[in-house]
Amino acid sequence: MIALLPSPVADVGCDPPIDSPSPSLTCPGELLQRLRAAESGRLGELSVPPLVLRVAMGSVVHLEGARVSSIHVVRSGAFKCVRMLEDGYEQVVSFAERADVLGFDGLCRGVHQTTAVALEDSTVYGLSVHEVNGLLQTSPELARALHSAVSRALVDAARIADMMAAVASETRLARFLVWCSDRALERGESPRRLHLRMGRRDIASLLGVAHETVSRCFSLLARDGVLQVENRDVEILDRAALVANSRGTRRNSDLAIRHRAAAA
Amino acid sequence: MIALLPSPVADVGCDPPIDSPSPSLTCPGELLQRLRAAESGRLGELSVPPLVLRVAMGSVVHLEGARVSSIHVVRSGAFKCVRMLEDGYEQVVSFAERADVLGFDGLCRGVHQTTAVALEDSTVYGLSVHEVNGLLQTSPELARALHSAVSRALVDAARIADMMAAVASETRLARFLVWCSDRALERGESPRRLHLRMGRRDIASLLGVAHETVSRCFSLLARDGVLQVENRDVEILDRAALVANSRGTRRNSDLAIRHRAAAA
DNA sequence: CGGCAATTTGAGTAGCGTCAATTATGGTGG
DNA sequence: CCACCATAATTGACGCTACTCAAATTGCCG
Repeated sequence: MIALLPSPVADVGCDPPIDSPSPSLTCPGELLQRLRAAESGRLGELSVPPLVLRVAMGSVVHLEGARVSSIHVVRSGAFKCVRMLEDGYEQVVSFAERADVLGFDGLCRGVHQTTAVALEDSTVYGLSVHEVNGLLQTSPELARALHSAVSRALVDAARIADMMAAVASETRLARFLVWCSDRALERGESPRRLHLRMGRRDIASLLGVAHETVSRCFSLLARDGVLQVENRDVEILDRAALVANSRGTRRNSDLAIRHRAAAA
Repeated sequence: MIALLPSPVADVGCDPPIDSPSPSLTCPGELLQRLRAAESGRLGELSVPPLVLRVAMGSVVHLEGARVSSIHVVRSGAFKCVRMLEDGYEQVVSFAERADVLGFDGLCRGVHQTTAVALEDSTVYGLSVHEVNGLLQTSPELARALHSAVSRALVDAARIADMMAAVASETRLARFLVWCSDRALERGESPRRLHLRMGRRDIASLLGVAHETVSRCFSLLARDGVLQVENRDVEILDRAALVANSRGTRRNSDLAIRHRAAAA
């Protein structure tokens, strides 16, 4: 399932040439950049080069219920994190792409809470929990970078909640696509031409709807000229219309325009 | 809105006497325990006692969109984290109680992604981001404790996704109550007698249903003898039945009993 | 080329959201 | 202490959306 590379191997293919030299600001993929640098010989504060693992499409990086021995950072490719519900339904909890952290949610109980499945052939950095604890002391910058990445996971969780909270399923899909577009932009890719790595079922699971409904919504948005859909390749033709669709419609009485004067 | 305490003030009331001496294992509220110890004089690795803030019910600890100057750890009381959607709907993203971390999701962009509102009179520890970065180097244990707490937030996010993903709203409420029960148990309280700190609207928002539906589901579960409901005080009369209700019902064809043989 | 899975489309029904009205609760001031 | 108001919570009725079951089509990999 998981092929282990010697480590500082000059690994080829698999990742597009998007190693943009973004300045030493703070956020986007600083953690990944540092790991890449270390991999290329510039070790920085790291004592040893990071471990690189190759993960074939459909195989898993870690399994729900397994003891947490290490966490991972996506180096290339894409993953879905799923939870098996009691009735056997596979609930998709998040999607992870380059620079995202996998397995951090297992730290609090020492057991992985999700299963991370590769949606395509991918590579990840493996960091043992022991390494993590040590690294954070020796390298404040690395610590900040890791915190930033974990923070991003929390933000994504909140946005996913927003998606699932929408009343109309068309709204949910629109929000999902806007989210995908935003992420593509952050990643330096086109925010208009999206290549979805996950199937309709996975999208449906994330959004909390039936996969037929996802399919129907794609068709509707395409018929209205908002999208051009060809299987997993989606082009956003009319972003304004898509955003309009992403704006939810909740009843007036549930709105929060209710300002309570706080006592002084 | 926010009253600032001198700091190592012997603060009274507000928090129940649940300072159980759980051994130095790893998980549940280690971060909080360390902060409490520091507050009581036993500074440990901290150079100064932690800052304690008092937050009145209905007021906020941090506001969505504001720059992140510090994060907070709930010392007593309860909070909801909300996001304002474009249409003015207030989406509840999570509930936080004692030992939970607030504001960590803002680190990656430097701007708070949620608004944290106190559901009752509460107190929190305030940690400036500067402090956080420094502390983690000087104290590995504190770092681990923080990571554990953040990890728990990710786990909660996944469970919330599970709740929202359920088809039937009765199932969603059942899952929510099981979750509340689990948390109460972790906290050392009774898993049967729950005192919900949030209103029906907030529950409805978290579950992605109308608040009338929440009310109806409470009534149904009460009529079936599963619960005894008196406003925000809920007693679980038949946990087995509640768990049975929490088991979702998805169509067979969407189940994930589909094992693809991975190439070797 | 054949088979399996993914996707799409259709039809019927159940369940939930919306609107609306009533009751309960808690806090404030007279 | 009680009356009063605002908000929260409950219950009812109705329409519409999305889930379910079902079948056809496409796409993909061996």
